[in-house]
Amino acid sequence: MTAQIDCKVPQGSQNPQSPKDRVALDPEGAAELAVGFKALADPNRLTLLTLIAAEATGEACVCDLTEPLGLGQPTVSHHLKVLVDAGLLAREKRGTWSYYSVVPGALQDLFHSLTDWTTP
Amino acid sequence: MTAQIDCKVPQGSQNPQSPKDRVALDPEGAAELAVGFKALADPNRLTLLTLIAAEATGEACVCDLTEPLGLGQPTVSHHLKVLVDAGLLAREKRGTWSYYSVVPGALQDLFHSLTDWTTP
DNA sequence: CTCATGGATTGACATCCGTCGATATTCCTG
DNA sequence: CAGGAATATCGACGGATGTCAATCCATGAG
Repeated sequence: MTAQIDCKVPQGSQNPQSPKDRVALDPEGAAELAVGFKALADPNRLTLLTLIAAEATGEACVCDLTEPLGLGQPTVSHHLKVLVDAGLLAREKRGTWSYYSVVPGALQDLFHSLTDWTTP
Repeated sequence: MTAQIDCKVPQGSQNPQSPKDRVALDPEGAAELAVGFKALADPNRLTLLTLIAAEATGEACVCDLTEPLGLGQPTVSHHLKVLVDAGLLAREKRGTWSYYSVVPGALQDLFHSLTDWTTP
């Protein structure tokens, strides 16, 4: 499946707070990062993000999103779950409705945790 | 397949250079963006990026990358092609070797073309 | 020219993923 | 409580994707 990698890890210090001691991403970190990017790797999910962000109130419920996407309700619900699981969206249930909103800074965090490696 | 979306496009101006007139990502833009993120949606490709970026010379050939990843040469070659097609890596062939390097700013561009929509 | 080496391509296979229909769950209303 | 509405979950199906073995292509050495 994902193939075990034995990365060279010089380990300048034991401090887990500073990831820069290592030469490259370790397999666990890579897998975790990939989860975030996987969530962005679908056109409909990207559209969902922008639709919610474009909402004046900052949030949207499923019924607002099915029509502009042209997808069924279960499919939209599934995509939203993927985005929530990735930490990019937040869900708040009020009454019968579920309101989704973009988690502030989540995209930036995801991005930086990659560029920290590619930009010394 | 990808389902046709009819996005509401108020079109403040006809200028295609300013994407902000539109309310949300159009299907073509979403698909194009998704290609970039799809390239990042695999742990081994993320590791490849960081391995190349960590190289002192800024570039690496395939033979340098197969061992730390624990993958076969065709598989690594395939992943590198995905990253090149997404515009994240550049390939330069010198003699028998192909040298891959990170395209400067490509990650930033990809990121911004999404946050432009999610951060007004 | 011949051979060896690094890399790309092809074909096959197993798995993952997006989508839908059907159903379950939760909550509001009367 | 009964009914309806919004959403989540489940099962299934087809297409996409990661991986490998085998092969092909190009280049440099002799």
